[in-house]
Amino acid sequence: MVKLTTHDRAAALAAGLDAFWQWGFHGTSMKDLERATGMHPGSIYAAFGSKRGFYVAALDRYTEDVLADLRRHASEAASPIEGLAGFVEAIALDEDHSARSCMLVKTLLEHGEGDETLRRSAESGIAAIETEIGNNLRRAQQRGEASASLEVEHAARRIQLNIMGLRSFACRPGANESVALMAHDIASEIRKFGEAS
Amino acid sequence: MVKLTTHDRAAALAAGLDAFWQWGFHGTSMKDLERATGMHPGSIYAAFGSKRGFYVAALDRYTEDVLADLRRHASEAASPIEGLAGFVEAIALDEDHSARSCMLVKTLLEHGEGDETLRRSAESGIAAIETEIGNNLRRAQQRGEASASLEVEHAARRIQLNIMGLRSFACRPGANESVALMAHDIASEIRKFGEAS
DNA sequence: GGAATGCTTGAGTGATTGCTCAAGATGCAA
DNA sequence: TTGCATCTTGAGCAATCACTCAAGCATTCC
Repeated sequence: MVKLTTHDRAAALAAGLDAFWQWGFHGTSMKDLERATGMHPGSIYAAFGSKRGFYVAALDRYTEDVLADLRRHASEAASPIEGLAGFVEAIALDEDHSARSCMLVKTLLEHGEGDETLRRSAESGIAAIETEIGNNLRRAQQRGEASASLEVEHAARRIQLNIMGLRSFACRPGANESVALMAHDIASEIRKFGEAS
Repeated sequence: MVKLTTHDRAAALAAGLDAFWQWGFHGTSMKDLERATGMHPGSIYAAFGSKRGFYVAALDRYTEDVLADLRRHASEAASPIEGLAGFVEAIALDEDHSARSCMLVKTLLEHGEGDETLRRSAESGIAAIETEIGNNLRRAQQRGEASASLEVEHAARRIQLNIMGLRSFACRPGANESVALMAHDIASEIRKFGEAS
């Protein structure tokens, strides 16, 4: 792997992620990536090895962004449960990306069968997010905010399923209004975890 | 559009749908479709006009299959609510397709930006299914199974979001066990609509 | 039997795909 | 300034893409 001196690797990843996010892996050509990043094919291959390598790097970056966002909400909110609820509600408010699906789900669906590398990459990202959601629920239990009898892993999975559905739902043309309602519903369900103490 | 005499159009659609379902629109080449259908390129173009035309026809067929499945569950179950709950639980039991996402969501995500034709095609399918779910809820209200104060459209949307999430969740490698649990959870939530009368 | 009709066939179209690599540009040390 | 090492460049590679169409074939009419 070659160090990017003139071209900033982080900027290239952000631009590549944006392109892949819009058009998917197969729908994005190297020409598209050249345009998006401003890099020449040789530089892209020097930095990322292959189109797939670029995709995996961009996907990893996406996962880190989501995790950072989740942690930020958790640390800024009044409580862990409120942090999770706020994270979900923020999905509908993010004007730039509210009409975009979860990039990890997009990867999983595009490569349903086939491409084991990309599927595993997506799965590990999803698992990381699920773990982080679970950590928040456990913290809520420790603070007495959530019931000690709450099955954390089950609940975390249920929340993530809701988020997956919400972000997919948000891709429907003209769904903006109802996405906000659905996000509110899901946030309410999360808050219920904090009532049954 | 040309009538298929020697090749059966329905069989071709089923084979094409299967291919697109596995590899997506961009991931499936005409060569793949030739192999899958046993047809030659000329025949495919005579029957469906273009690769995109084939995809749209296959997607429409998928929507009809889902609607038929939904109606079958509704007619065979003891009540409308039970029909919906059974429909969701059946997703986890269908061994052939349980690890496959909803084809409509897959279409929506693959063509997030761009290809307006395919997005509209997917959206109309999703809307049709949502309407059918809503019809079941209304029938439940008429029978006194569900509360008259239930906001049918909102609830239908919520159920569909759950199904979208469930089917996406099911694509995760090795998720079989937890998919059944999640399906049961969602079915329970649907049954709650039938308790608050 | 022969002409007409229309489906089937698959080699071939130009464009585009992911990717390479020799040549040129650049930065740095002596 | 010179010499060396590294990075950047983009024309061009073989392979594949979606798609076409003239020729071959089977069936159906008179």
